[in-house]
Amino acid sequence: MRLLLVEDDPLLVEGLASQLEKAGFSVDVTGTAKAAIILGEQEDYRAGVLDLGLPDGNGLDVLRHWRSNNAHFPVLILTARGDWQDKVNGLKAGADDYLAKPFQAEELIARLHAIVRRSEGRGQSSLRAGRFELDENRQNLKLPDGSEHSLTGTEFRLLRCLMSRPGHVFSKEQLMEQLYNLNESPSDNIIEAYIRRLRKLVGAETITTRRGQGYLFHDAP
Amino acid sequence: MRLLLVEDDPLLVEGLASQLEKAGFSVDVTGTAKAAIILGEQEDYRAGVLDLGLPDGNGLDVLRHWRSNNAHFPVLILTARGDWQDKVNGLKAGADDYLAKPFQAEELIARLHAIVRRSEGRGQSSLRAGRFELDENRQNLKLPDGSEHSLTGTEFRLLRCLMSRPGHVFSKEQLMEQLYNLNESPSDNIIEAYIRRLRKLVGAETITTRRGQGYLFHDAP
DNA sequence: TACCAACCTGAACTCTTCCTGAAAATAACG
DNA sequence: CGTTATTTTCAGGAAGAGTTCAGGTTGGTA
Repeated sequence: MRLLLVEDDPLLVEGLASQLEKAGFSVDVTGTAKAAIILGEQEDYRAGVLDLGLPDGNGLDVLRHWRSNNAHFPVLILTARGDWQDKVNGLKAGADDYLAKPFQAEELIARLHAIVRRSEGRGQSSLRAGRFELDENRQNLKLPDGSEHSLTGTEFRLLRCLMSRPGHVFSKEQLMEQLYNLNESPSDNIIEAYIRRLRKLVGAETITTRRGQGYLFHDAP
Repeated sequence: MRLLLVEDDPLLVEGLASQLEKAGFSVDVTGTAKAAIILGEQEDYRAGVLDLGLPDGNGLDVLRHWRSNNAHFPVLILTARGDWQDKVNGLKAGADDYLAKPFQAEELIARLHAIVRRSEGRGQSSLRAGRFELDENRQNLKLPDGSEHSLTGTEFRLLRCLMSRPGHVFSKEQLMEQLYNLNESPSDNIIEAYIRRLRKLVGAETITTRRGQGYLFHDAP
């Protein structure tokens, strides 16, 4: 699940990015408004975190650019402590949530999960497809026989992508885009390797290959 | 990724085409509305760039022709600087994005990528002919008995062509042009071979041979 | 009716894509 | 710093899709 973090404080970014990645996001970071605008329009993000104080412009302008150019992923804005005005203006400009600095990374992550869920039109923090249930908080999978199995980071992200739209065919390129940020680019055989591991878990019949097109997770039990 | 560039200013075309090709598109260029209409309907583009001011007609008419003839690739229109009316009319006529001249090639490319991705993710176009229904996203075919059958890439492209105009006779040469680009040129017996496979799927009576002229997909149930 | 061209048909062949098991690289952890 | 878990790559093989071929049918035409 790709996320764009717009923040110019390198100290803050360092810790935050790694925590977000641990939480299952693949994160792109930029510290300038200009780059943020371009990335937001060009890449396929599931969420954004936007600091309002940027060296080359106001974060709200970035948000307005996105909103007027069909970049509709949900956005959480970071405001200075208790700055009411920023908060109101942000929500007016189309933000989905806000968080005042300083904050705990856990809270940011929880709120991000919430706005992503809302934007995808579901209220629960678990994803169901067929007779499987994926717990987004604990990164584990409940199998039809009732047992639970914890997943590694990459296993989880791939499975979440597939289970988010059961029956839909995802090309290897699409999956690569969701799993890795702009800095990482492993060979796309990695998808095949992980598909194999997931099949060992959920059964080979649950994930089908459409040769030359991609993979799909089956809906029907 | 094939792209159709409809622009009559040779100066602009020259630079633009090479940049688009550098960005991974294989570009066809035309400067007339008439040719644009034909190309858009016959070739299999993933996206189009359409200048509204053409010597022999209005770009919007081109767009309407495409949309009413099953040419559903996403289209970005180029408008004169800040011309509101053009922009609104364009979006009404079915355009997916617009860009005001003058513009940076980078921005055009970024927007093209965006509309291509959007069209691949969410376009829910399905093509009906007779009692058959072709799902353009999943590349599969719903048969009259309700069952679904997934198609290979070539089967799908050929069937989409035939079903896009039921009752219309397509010559083998036309079909070859649709399926293959200028670099590939298999023997045209390949059409016969694929027609046979499709007939096994939809029934021999659904696709008729017009000896010396071509093939047609029957409309009536 | 005899011939030719267009078309049909089944199977063989080639090439790409995908699968698979394991090993190498990298990151996380104590 | 060594140990373990995880990610990534590699190479061989299997399966599937794309293409060609050879021989059989059909319909038009002289």
